[in-house]
Amino acid sequence: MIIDQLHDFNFSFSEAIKLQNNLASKIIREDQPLDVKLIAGVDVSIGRQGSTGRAAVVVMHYPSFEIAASSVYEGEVNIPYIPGLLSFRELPLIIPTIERLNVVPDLFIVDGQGIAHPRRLGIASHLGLFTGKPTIGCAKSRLCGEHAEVGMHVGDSEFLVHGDDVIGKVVRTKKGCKLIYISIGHRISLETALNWVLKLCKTHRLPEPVRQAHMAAGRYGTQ
DNA sequence: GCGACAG
DNA sequence: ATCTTGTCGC
Repeated sequence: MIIDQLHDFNFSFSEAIKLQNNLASKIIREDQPLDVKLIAGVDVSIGRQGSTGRAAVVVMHYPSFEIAASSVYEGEVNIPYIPGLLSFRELPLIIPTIERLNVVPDLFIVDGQGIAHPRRLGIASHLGLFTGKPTIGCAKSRLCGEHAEVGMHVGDSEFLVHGDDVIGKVVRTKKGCKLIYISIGHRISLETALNWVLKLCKTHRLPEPVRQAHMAAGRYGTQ
């Protein structure tokens, strides 16, 4: 399985890229039959020394926004941060966190890119292949791609384009705040992904489940 | 060769 | 991501 490839991964730059290209071809970019009642936000914090980390997943009921479940998991981080290879660093912490939840989320929103990635396999997409569930990539900054200037009003957005591909949407979810980068993770369309994010960003810049997960992950190693 | 570069 | 205080604006 994919999880073995990841766990026993003898870190090699070229092998990692081959694996990503392989997995990227399995990503489904269209909507799947989907009845969303439980939405999960996923985030990871890294310790000062950079050798340990804490993953957090917070699951909320929709549309009540009540917290249905949450889970945190701490462990060693063996791979350094390398732009484009984030999933190899964080998924080993995220997977166990999700396995410890007492509910099964219908939709995952991950703090990072989906297909808005050089090889179309950001961490949200990679996670989608693990869970088999619909996932959305919601990043706070750009990894690749270009876009027109985005208006200053809430809801204003522009397509994120890389080469000949539309890889995501850049959107202003809060007045005068930085943009966020939305992309397909897996088993969902870009339009649907953006709609969900907008519905979950009523009060803050980031989708509520992701914001909650970010707070739950806290600042690891600082306490 | 040089710059860019999720978290 | 993390290191860090106060401060300006919605």
